[in-house]
Amino acid sequence: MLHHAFGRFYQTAFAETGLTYAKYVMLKALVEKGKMSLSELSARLGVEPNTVSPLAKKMAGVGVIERVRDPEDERRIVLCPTEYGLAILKAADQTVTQNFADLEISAEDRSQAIALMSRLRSAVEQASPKRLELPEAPSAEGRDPPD
Amino acid sequence: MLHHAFGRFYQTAFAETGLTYAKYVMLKALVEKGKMSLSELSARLGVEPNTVSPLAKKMAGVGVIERVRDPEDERRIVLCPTEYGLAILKAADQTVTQNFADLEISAEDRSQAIALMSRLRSAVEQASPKRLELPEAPSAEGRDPPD
DNA sequence: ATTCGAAACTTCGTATACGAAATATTCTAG
DNA sequence: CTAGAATATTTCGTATACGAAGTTTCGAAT
Repeated sequence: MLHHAFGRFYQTAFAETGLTYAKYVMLKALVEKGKMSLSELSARLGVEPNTVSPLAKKMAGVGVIERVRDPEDERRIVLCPTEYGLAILKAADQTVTQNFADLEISAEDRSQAIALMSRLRSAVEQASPKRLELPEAPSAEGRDPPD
Repeated sequence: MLHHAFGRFYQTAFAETGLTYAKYVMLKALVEKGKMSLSELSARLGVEPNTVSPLAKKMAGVGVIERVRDPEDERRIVLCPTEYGLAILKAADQTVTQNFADLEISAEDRSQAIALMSRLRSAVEQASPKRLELPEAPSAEGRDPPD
């Protein structure tokens, strides 16, 4: 999976930081915007809040972000990069840029890939797939149970 | 994630079968080749055997494949689609074809996407990313532990 | 033949992600 | 002002994936 290949690629680069690819992306988005609520961040990244929630806790745990309830609205959790987080991200970005440069992927390929993926994604997300009608299932005669 | 968008797309189509996208792909590969050992299948799909192993068990559990030790070499597990599995796949493929047709993605886009992803993937997999040097970590003063 | 290494598979721990359901807080009708 | 809807986050269960470590089986070289 391309997905995991990228994960490994980044993982190698910043194993010691406690950051993973997903957390790196989160941190990057936070630094760009300064601070965001959990749901703002998840919307921006296009993942569900329940995915971001535990990651944000871990990131706060290692000190790259701060994580506090919004006094204006006690339902919200506000996420904000720390000094340390900024420093980490700066170093990480340098490494990533360097590593990508070594990668010999043209800028066109990169932007084409991104454009294509997002078109594919929105097409697939819009879709209302039809269900199939099931052929008759055989009995479980002597088979192991699923799981 | 495009990845998950596809997962949901297929999932909707064949929820009742106990198949998921990953299992559908496995079944499809198996039907194409007739039968394969676990490691042959995982190599073909480009995933690790330890990912395929539990999925194969579940698929055998619902009766879409057979899963037996190779008498020639007792280390090997041979996977082979059942009649039921063939029927399921046939129905699933029809639905998938239909759903894709509804999707309005041109054939060029599709093949371009595939080509691009595999180029990206092999570039990324070949790479030897450099590690970053870590800025000094702050103390854990009053923070929650990670996790 | 016995040992030693390689190969195939499984198990274990971890990391993303999701949907569904639970909880807490704020807002809104009446 | 209070009941109930809406919003924000968390928790829970499930599904892929991976790497590392363990088990069993096979093959090879002494």
